[in-house]
Amino acid sequence: MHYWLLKSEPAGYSIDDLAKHKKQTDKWEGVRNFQARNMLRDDMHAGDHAFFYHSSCAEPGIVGMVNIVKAGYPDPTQFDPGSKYYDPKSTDEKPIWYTVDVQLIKKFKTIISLAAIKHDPQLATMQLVKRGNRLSVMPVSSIEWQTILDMTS
DNA sequence: GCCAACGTTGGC
DNA sequence: GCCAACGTTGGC
Repeated sequence: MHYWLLKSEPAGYSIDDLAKHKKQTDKWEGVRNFQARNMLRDDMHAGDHAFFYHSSCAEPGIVGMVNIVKAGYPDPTQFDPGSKYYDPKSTDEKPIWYTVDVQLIKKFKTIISLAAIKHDPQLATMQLVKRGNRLSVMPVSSIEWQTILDMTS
């Protein structure tokens, strides 16, 4: 089992949007960065868990956790000319972008803020707090995962 | 392959 | 709105 962190801007798609979705399950669509794509396509497996992170908002931080219920498959939005994620270079034979299906496990009662994560020396190893990081998908170690879970109680 | 220009991300 | 740190694009 591997652990991940998935970023989303809550103004566009928040944990509450996922919670309202049927079976609290939805595609994690729209990732258009090759490094993040490679992780979605190659490294994320059904049964892996991920933190749901809110970025570009008043209080950035981890707001809950999800289960990866379906491993990487071609992101349908790349084929949809009406989608803002449409990519004319992509074909059925050679899709460029991938998505996974996630199901909400839990929304945390309180946010684990980015400030709190930065404040904890045990979490200094997280890619999230490393200089220059901008990926919307990143791995989380099992120690980091447990440390953050301990902060939710 | 190099590199400048430009676009994006995301915290502050 | 600012700005650092990338990633992408395209001319050469």
